[in-house]
Amino acid sequence: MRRDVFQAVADPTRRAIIVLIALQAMTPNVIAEHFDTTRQAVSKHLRILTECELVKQEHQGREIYYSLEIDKMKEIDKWLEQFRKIWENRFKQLDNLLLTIKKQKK
Amino acid sequence: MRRDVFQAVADPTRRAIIVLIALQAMTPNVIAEHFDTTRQAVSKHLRILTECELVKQEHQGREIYYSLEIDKMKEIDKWLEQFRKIWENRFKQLDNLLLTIKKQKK
DNA sequence: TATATTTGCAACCGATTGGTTTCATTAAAC
DNA sequence: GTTTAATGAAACCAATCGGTTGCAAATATA
Repeated sequence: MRRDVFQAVADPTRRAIIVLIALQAMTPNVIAEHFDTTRQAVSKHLRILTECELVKQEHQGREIYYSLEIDKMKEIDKWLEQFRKIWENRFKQLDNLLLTIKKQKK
Repeated sequence: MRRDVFQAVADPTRRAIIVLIALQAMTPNVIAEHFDTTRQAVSKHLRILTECELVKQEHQGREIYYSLEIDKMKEIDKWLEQFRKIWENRFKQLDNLLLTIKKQKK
């Protein structure tokens, strides 16, 4: 199954999991407590997140701590870059327009 | 059907359409020429993109020009913001570490 | 007016999704 | 050694997805 970051963040529960473990590693049980689903459903989400390398595991006895692979999030940021250029440009153009109007008023 | 921006960009074809019409408005027919699918499939993608307000239409005779609603893309950027803070922080910490090592060598 | 072009929509289809329940495995606790 | 806890995997299910074909509506063109 071909997975990518964009598909991973498409699901709202998965996005919530990502936010949840962004700052602190957590076990599947603890993560599941935050949601209105079964532990197994969360486990499946974690598998998907693992498959596209968005999270990493750290085994500790019979517990597994999941934490965010923050670098992978940059892939989304990288794709957004091209649009950021566009909207920053538009903002500049708007800014110049307002400046021109201001000057004309004087 | 509840749709959001994240679901919209989950599909690779939809991402390609977004990039395609980001700088220049296009009709469904012209857009479809760029892909290896039927015009109707592209039309469905455009409907989804319209539903979550990622694109806008401009009717011109029997043709409809689709263009990107760039502001909607900022929603993704906004969500990424929280992670950008994390990775910039990590970068700073790494930078400080390297600086400390450098000083110790002197 | 008759015809051609551009488009959206409905019906259908196989694959995938997100969820469930059940079960197996492993490690800790008794 | 037996029991309990934490976890992943498998089998199943209804809903959704992305695609197709066929058709209807609207506009341009002859």
